[in-house]
Amino acid sequence: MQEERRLAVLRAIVEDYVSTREPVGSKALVERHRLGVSPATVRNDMAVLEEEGLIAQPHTSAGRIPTDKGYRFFVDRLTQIKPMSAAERRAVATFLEGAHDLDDVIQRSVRLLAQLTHQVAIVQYPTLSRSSVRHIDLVSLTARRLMIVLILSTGRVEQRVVELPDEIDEETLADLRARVNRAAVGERIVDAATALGALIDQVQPEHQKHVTRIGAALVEAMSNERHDERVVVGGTANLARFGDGFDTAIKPMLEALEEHVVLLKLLGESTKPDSITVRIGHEGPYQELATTSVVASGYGPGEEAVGSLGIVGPTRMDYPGSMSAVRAVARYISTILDQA
Amino acid sequence: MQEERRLAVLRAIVEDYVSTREPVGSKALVERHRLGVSPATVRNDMAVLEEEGLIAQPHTSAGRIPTDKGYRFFVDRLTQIKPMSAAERRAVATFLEGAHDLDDVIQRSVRLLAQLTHQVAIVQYPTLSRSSVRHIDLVSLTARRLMIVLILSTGRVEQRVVELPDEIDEETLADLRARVNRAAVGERIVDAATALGALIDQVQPEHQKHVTRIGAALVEAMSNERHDERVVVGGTANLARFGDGFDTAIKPMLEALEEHVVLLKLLGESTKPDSITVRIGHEGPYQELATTSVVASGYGPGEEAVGSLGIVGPTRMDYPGSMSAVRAVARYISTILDQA
DNA sequence: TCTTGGCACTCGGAAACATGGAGTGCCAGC
DNA sequence: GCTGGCACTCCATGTTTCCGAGTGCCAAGA
Repeated sequence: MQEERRLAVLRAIVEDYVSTREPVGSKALVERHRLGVSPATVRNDMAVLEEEGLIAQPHTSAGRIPTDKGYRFFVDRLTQIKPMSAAERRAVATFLEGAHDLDDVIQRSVRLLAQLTHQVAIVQYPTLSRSSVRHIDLVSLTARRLMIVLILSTGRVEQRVVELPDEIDEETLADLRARVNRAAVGERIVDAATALGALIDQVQPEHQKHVTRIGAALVEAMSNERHDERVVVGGTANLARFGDGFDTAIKPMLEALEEHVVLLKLLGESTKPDSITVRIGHEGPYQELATTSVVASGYGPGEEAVGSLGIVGPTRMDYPGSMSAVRAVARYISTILDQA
Repeated sequence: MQEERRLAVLRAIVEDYVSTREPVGSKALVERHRLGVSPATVRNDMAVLEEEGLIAQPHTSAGRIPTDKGYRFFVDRLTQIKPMSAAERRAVATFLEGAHDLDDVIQRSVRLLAQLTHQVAIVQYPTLSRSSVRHIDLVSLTARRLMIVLILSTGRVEQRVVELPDEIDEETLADLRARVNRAAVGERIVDAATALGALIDQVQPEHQKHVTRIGAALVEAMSNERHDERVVVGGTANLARFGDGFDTAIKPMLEALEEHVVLLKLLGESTKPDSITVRIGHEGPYQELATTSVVASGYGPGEEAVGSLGIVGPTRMDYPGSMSAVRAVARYISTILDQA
């Protein structure tokens, strides 16, 4: 089948171009890959592939490079996710095991991902909206100032200081604390808010204004959109590998990395853990990043993702390797969140 | 006085070079600055300045650029910190006012600083060692797993999960919680540790092992060196302004930004708030960053700094402006921490 | 003693030009 | 349908030329 060989040629071109960063010619191809045919034959195949829009020539008398469409074909049909080596698996495990708290887990993940892929890594914090309340604490700082501590199932901690309308004694506070916890603990964020609302009617009238105040602060803390946007970036030094084109690739990338909203859009909405998304070049939402690809995945202990993570790199990247690394790290975070 | 004019020439060279990024020649100087003398005279002055090591020629038949020593002289003697415009002051105030919690304050500060200076901004979290305990919470996850939440005066939150030697009931836990808080709240970190140690003898023997375990976790969390290293970076997109020399300037910079330890060393130990440090080029601790300068300041509500912040940019930077911005942001953080 | 115009000199950078080689497309023969 | 051969293209690289900004120095003037 020549059809088959043509695809082998495409695969070879992608692989060579990724590793050498240079347009690959027919002669070099047959030398590096045992295709069993002559350069002339490969040239014919190349002509067909070019007609199909899978590869292109930067200019006449240069080798071929894959187009975005070519990479897409490669990712979808010509390769499968590279399983990680035992050593790599071990590295991932030990690297993430030592983490103390959520911040630590996220931070280590980002580093690990950047190290494994040699690309820029992005990890989103677990979203508030999809987690549940683990504990709420009310601490009086002074008689009229109260600190509210909100602890979520994912390990995230939010705190707020509120000014109370008037003084509150320890006893009442203890009562409130108990009630609030009884109402909210275990509930998902959305439900917790309504549960807290219902609480107002259950307390003595003279305490209602306190509850209202506290409830408002809690609801505010829970629905904190800003924090839903929290992402951590690592491996920016790998931008140096982007190679040429400072203005066309690195500058817009640096700008994107500053904007969390942009990054979140890049990662995309992965609703399910363990399904890897690859977005190649122009497929992404930003024109300035047309020369970059994103490999992303959701993570989370259950069926539903509580956050996303991924890597961003030049379209000319090692897709199988990246996908494998992203998957591995996503899985590890998921299990760790499950334990915590 | 020709001595005076010579320094005017130096100042003019620094200013021109900073704004044009190009070696400045005698003719251009007299045109842009009203020095009242001819190019030939300026050339003579330049020769003297060069002999003194304050300026240099990239090559014969090129204009002059300031040396590190020249910048140092400029910063120390030829300029004073530019006061910020009213509009800028207002921007800073409104920008930082909306912050809810510590994370927010830090994040906003970093952005603001980057925006004001058009450089890379670095803000260190308040160090643990210099803050005091505001509240400790013990939350039982299961009968034998306990989450410890440590909240500090600066607003920082640390959390740990510990496995208890055996089960503990809610009542005992409440008692422990009260005791632990009574012992540690308000104490500075160092003292809190000893206070917790003393606590062990005061509880019933059957609970001692719990207290020991909890105490150990707390002490560990308090003395967490790793978290003392926490810094946030922003404005990396401004690296694009670094201009030429990707390898000589941007790459090492990106690498440095990955390593929090390096960043902290760059910021240096500012023990007092409101004293601004400028480190120019080779004066810094890293050879790879010999073409970059750091403008830093401590911050903190009291006499002693609880953290540092600053900016990093090419030696060819607007020192007066940067110093002014760093000072302004440091002051605002200080006052905000004071209120919180 | 300092300043200034004049002048010869230097040297980097841009432009113009040459050249070698990798790669292509196409064709005729197997 | 594959292959070797061949003419052709064109980029990358190296070489040469040339221009001009800038310098240092000197002799004359204030």
